[in-house]
Amino acid sequence: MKNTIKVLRAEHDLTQADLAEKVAVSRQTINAIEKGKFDPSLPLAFKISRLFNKSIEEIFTAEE
Amino acid sequence: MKNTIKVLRAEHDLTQADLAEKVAVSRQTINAIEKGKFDPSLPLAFKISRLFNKSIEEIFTAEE
DNA sequence: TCCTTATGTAAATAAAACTTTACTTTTAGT
DNA sequence: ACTAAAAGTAAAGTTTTATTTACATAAGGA
Repeated sequence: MKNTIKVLRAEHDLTQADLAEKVAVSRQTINAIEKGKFDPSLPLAFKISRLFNKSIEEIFTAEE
Repeated sequence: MKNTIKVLRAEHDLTQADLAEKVAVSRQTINAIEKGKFDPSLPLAFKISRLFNKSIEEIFTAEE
């Protein structure tokens, strides 16, 4: 499961801490997701996708 | 987090056990998700949505 | 260089997702 | 009514996601 969060953050000029706050998780959680350490929960994926006005499929891709 | 899995299953004539097998989880997991006991992981949500040829947003909705 | 902000990482813990086993209830067919 | 299949449920245990604290590194500006 890959994602484009880092790019979306850059486009919106948000730090990991900014994004973490907006979706109500810890900064380390955002970092871990970006680094591919684990996948977000479905509710968290929804929060992130709504924040960036993208569909979940546009942000996350199941690398088969 | 609500979902329309029960309806989609009916449309595709699949039992909970059938669906569980297709997405490689236990029947109880499908049951629990349908009953709203917990949300699927993001990878599982992807598997289900691809099986039914729907977007994740079409199947799952964050009830506020 | 010094200081600050952002990012990366790690260990311990907590919480949520999922499994396994097993039993009960519902539903539908004959 | 009887039977079989499907659905519901529950407890105990494992795995994965997320938190907290804490420290280390990278990058840039003053």
